[in-house]
Parts: sequence; structure tokens; C-alpha cells
Amino acid sequence: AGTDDAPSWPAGGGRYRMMTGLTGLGGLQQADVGDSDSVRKQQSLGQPQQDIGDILQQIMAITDESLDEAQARKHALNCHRMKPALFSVLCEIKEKTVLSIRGVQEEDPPDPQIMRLDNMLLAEGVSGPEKGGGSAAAAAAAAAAGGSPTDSSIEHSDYRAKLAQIRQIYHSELEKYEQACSEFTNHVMNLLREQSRTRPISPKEIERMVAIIHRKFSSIQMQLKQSTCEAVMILRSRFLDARRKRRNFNKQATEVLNEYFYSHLSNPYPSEEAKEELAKKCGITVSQVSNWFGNKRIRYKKNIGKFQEEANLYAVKTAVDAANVSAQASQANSPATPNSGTACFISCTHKPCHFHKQFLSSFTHTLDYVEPDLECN
DNA sequence: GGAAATGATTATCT
DNA sequence: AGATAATCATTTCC
Repeated sequence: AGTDDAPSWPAGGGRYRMMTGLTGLGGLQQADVGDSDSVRKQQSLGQPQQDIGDILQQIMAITDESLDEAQARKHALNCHRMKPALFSVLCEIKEKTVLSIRGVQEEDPPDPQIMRLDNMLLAEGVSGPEKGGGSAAAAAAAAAAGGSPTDSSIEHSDYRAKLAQIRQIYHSELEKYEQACSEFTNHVMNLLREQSRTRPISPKEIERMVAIIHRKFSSIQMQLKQSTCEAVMILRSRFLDARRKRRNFNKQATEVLNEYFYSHLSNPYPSEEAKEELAKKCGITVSQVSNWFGNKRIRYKKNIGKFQEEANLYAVKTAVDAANVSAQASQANSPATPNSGTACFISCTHKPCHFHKQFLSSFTHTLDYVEPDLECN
């Protein structure tokens, strides 16, 4: 299709200039022009035009030749006297058919996905500034200084070490990618620069090519980020998942919580302030207190019989405490203190709370669990 | 070693 | 937002 292309070029200034540029270039026949097409052209278009056809044919056929042949041919064409003229024609055509830089998405907005990953990596301390040594040392110091060199701190440093490992892999991979990317970009740019000797390539085009390469590499980078995130998540779940590191509360803490629970059995829903106080007393967090009460309520409710003994125990305990306190203060008020255990919870007369109401209905058939001496007035 | 106990998490409800 | 109920994953107990 080589020779057919020439006539389809847009007519106008470019072509005209080419023609005028070529008028003085006689005697260029290099290839034979034996086919009928060329003969026809030769007859109708004249000598210089036919030479151009030959050159174009050579250019089009260059890909079919061997590498060495092609290289030689390229060189020959590059040095050809007509080359500047052809080149300028190409430039002009290109200028006219500006289809190239139309479809460039200018500065596509940062991918939300990659932003999420970046944020997470930053939050986990994988991608941010190095803070390993200092904090690890601090943790070790804290573990050594603190009264309880718990295994949790050991595991914590273990976690840090693993995280540092991930971090290191991540950075070395990232560096590798970046190096590969810039290497490849350079390569492509050199190629384009070299090609720009034979065909017009605008800086915009090069820019676009670079952008395409960068996009490709950033999608590879995203994969790296994604798998790094996954690794961190797995590490987290292995080391920091609280469920895996459950420790029972100490005896005294359980006692405090149980005391509160059974002495508020009619409404075992401590307020925020009460929770804070309990948390302080027990050396646990407020949410742990909430968890404890949540678990306790549900488990108590599910099997009141099972907890009866415990309930009685704490009822007696608080009763004794109350008695002691009031005896020491002064036995002024009569049976004022309303609470004290299961009996009250079952039949006390003050306003039925949420917990209370739920139970009253389901409780009638479990009354036999209530010990007779605990009935309230 | 396995059942029971227990603290934490999750889905769902109000 | 806080509660419940089911469930998970561990610890404790027998």
C-alpha cells in the first residue's frame, strides 16, 4: 500500500512545498520500477514523483527486512537528500491532522483506591518516616522499667520486628519499581528521540508516552501497596487481636464488678460515671466494664439458677458491708436501703426498669430458684 | 484433653 | 448510641 498512500495525503501547502522542494532533485532511481503501477505513475506524474514513490516504498518495506538490512536502509534513507523535504511534509501533515493530543486526560485525579492504601500504610507506619529504632528502644525500656515485664510487651516488639520486615520489603520493592520505571522511561525516551530524526514527534507526545508508562507502573505499585496492606492486616490480626490475648480479670476486679452487679440486680446498668469509677477500681477500661456487664447480664438472664449461689454470696456480702457501715456510722435509718440481691430484683415495687420488665414475665417459672429467706417485704 | 468459664467481637435491634 | 444475643478465641478447671 506504500505507493497508494502518497496520493491520499492531504493536498495543499505541504504538498506544494514538497513538490517545489523536489524539483531540483533529479536522478534518484535506486530500486527498479518495473511494475505496471509505477510505470503508469511515471507516465502520468513525471520523474520526481516516481522517485518519491520509490522512497516511500522502501520505507514501508523496511519492516520486512532483516535487522541489519533495515539498519542500513534506515541510515541510507536518513542521509538521503530528500529526507529533509519528506520530514517537513510529515510535520505538516501531522500539524494538520492534530488528532494526537486530543484524547489526553489532563491530570487524572488521584485514585481514591491508592489514596486509601497510602493512608493505611502511613497509619501503620509502613510508608511514613522511619520511627523504628526510637520507639522500639522506648518499648524495651518501658518493659524493663515497668513492674510487669509482661509477655505482651515481648509480643509487641515481635510485632514491631515483623512490621519492620514488611516495611523493608515494601521499600525495597518500591525502589525497584521506581528504578525500573525510570529506566524504562529513559529507554522509551531515547527511542523516541532517535525516531524523531525520521518522523516528527512533538514534546507533548513524549510527555504522553511518559504518562502512560507512569500509569502502568503506578498500577503495579498499587498491587504492591495492596499486598503490603494485606500483610499488615494479617500481622495485626495475629498479634494485636485482643481476642487472642484475652486475660481474665484479676480476682479483685471480678469481685468489684460482681458486687456492683448483684447489688444493682434490679437495674444492672451502670451509668457512664459509674462505669468510669468501676474501671478505675478494677484497673480496666470503661469498654471492658461495658463488655463485662453486657456479658454478665445476658449470661445471668440465660441461666439464673446457675448464678443463684453467686447472687446470694454477693447479696450477703453487701448486706454485711452495709450493716457494718451503718452500724459504725449510726443506726439511724430503718430498713431504708432498698437493694440487696435477687429477691428484690424479683419482687421489688419500684419502677420496673428495662431489665426488670423483661424478667418479670420470664421469671415466674423460675421462682423456685429463689431461696425463701430472701423474699422481700 | 475436653468441658466450662470468660473477655471480646459482631450483627441486629430499638 | 447503647443493649442484646450469638459467636469466637482463649483461659481455667476438672
